[in-house]
Amino acid sequence: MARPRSDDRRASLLAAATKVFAEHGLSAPTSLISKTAKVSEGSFFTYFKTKDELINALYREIRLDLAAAVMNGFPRKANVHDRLEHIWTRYVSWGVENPVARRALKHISMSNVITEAVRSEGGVLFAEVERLQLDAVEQRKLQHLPPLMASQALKALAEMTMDLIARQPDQAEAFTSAGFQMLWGALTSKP
Amino acid sequence: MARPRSDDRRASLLAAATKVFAEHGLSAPTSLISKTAKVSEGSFFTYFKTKDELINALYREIRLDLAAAVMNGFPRKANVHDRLEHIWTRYVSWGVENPVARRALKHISMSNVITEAVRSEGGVLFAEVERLQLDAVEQRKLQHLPPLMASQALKALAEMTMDLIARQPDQAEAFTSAGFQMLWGALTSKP
Amino acid sequence: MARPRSDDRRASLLAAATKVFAEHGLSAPTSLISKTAKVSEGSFFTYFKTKDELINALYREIRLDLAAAVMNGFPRKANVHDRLEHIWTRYVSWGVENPVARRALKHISMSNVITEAVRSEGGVLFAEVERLQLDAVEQRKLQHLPPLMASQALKALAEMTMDLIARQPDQAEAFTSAGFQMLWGALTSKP
Amino acid sequence: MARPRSDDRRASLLAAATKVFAEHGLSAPTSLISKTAKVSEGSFFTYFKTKDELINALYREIRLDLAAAVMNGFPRKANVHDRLEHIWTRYVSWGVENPVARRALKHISMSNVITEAVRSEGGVLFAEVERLQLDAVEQRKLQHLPPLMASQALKALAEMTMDLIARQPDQAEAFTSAGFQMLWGALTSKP
DNA sequence: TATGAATGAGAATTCATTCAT
DNA sequence: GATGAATGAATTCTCATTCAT
Repeated sequence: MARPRSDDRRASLLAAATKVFAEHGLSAPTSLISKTAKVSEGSFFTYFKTKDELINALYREIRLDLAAAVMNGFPRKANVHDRLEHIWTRYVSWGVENPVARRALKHISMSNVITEAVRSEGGVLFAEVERLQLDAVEQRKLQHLPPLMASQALKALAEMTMDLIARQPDQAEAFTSAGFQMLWGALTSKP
Repeated sequence: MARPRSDDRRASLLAAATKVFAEHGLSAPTSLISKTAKVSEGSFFTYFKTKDELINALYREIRLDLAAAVMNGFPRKANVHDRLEHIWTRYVSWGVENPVARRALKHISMSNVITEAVRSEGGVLFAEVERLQLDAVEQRKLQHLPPLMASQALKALAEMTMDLIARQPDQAEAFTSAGFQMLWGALTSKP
Repeated sequence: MARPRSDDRRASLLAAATKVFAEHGLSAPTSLISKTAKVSEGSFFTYFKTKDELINALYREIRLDLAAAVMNGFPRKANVHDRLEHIWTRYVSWGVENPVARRALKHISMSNVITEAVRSEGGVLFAEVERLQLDAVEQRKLQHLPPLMASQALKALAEMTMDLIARQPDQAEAFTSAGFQMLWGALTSKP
Repeated sequence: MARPRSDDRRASLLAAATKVFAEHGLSAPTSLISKTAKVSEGSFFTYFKTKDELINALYREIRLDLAAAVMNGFPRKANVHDRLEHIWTRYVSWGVENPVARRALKHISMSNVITEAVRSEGGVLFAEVERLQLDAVEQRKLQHLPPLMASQALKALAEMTMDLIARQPDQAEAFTSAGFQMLWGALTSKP
């Protein structure tokens, strides 16, 4: 009797891949992933036609998880500062709580295996920040900066902050608030 | 008396590796590197005992090149703003002019093959910024921030700026100056 | 549920290795072995993790086969002469009938790849002769000789006999009986 | 800086090859031989056109050395027993004093690289024993045994004796004389 | 002639993917 | 569907031999 494809097994493979890619990079063998997931080597390929397909699925999944973590409870009506702070805090927290997923995502992002379709689809998160940038500039709350620059700066400074916290976990709060202060300064200071 | 080992060939292998790693990541085959360098597969191993040794050598080389580009002509006596701006400009320029080396360096930095000895030895560049941070804080030119944070922010914002320039090369100057403005704002704004 | 690992294939690889090593020595490529066994190059390594592991397994196997051939039907209660003759005859017969295995075994014995554990484990065969030597000396049936010497002489003369038979197969019987006569003379003659 | 004369270099290569083959077998790289001989890799091939040629030369050399050691001072007029004993003693002594050469010779003898011409040419040594066997049988000093058998038995028992001495060097004399006693017993005992 | 770099055909493994059970 | 053996192309590295210096 054909057992239904189990969502568990698929999830288990994705979780294993996250761990394995984080540790060994994308060149880690699929057999290590299936072993980590306690699934046979063959089963891997009933859930993902190829290794690349798994990588794309994983990329999607991690980005969705991150977006959910950040946008959940987003105070759409609050002022620029608070909306930005919400995103900042959630983003950094997610990274601190999910270091393995973060590392896996980095590896995937650097590779050539993500199809353009998949890469663009996940922009939800930073799109919100870009919208925010536009609004804010109109309201003279933020400096006038080239488009994309605010969202990219947020990302860059957040990632930097996560890296520092990874090195000194006991300073997490200090880094997080200093980081946001820097971001705010970066976005508001006059030339 | 025998044919001397040629610096050209070695350099040619390093250049080829830069290109190949930038495009395919570190898992690219050594045979592709030797082919790109127009050298036999065997010759690769007369210049580098193992693939890992090549990667370490390449890492060193790129970091040295970057450090030279940035620190050359460093105005040691200038004020904080100008010293920082010097570093910023040189750093971003180097990245814009050497996109391939930059990408290769990223791949190498993310991998596990760099020996700790080699990794630590290259800190020269950002060590300068850290010193600068300390001095400046004392002089109340910069905000008081956790150590490392200034140098890491410089790096993060510079990399972000290079990425944006890579996407829109005609905006290079705008991005560069806006980027520095952001950095300065990040480092000086009051809480 | 998957295709079971086949004893046939394993045996086929061992048989192929015997032939190949006998002819080319241990430096023969594993690809030649898998080809001879009509198995893919990859399959070799599902049965033996490394070439060395195969060599150890083969060594074990041949020694077990030899010991079985020699000790099967051993007349434990017979007198010294008859027990010795039984071993002699069986040993030489085995060698004559298995020239390829004998040659492979020689190559393996001369190499450095046999782990000490494996090497010592196979002493069953000559241990019997050593026991026999001790008993017989006590009974004044054999001369007093340094320990090991009887078993080693048996081995040396038997191998010599096999070599001669290999050169002149039609003289097998003459060589075999002359050989045993020599062995008996060697062990019993007075100084 | 006096360059060594080329006979020296050739000899040095042969000596190095002896050591290297004894330890690693014939598959040892030529580069290891030239390094051991303190000679360049290229020079190897000015003295020996190929690796096989070196092996053949080495085989010849060791056999000549052995024959000289054994036949030097051979008491051509003495009786069978004494002539045999002379050969026995010299042969065993040579093996004990030249364990490395002996081991190299074993490796070479087992391989397929010795050309038939070279292999046959070295029979000098055992030819003498074969002649001795014939004479002695006529004189009813030795048993009638198939031709070759006496010389091969000498060789087999001598090699066995050398192996035992290698394991317990302090028993060298005991082994040597017990070994000869065995040989004499083997050749003279009645059926 | 001596040197050791250059070469390229292997060598032992590995690994994504397929397929028999 | 699940399993893990089977496959063979690809990978890193070695080595006998050649050749430029």
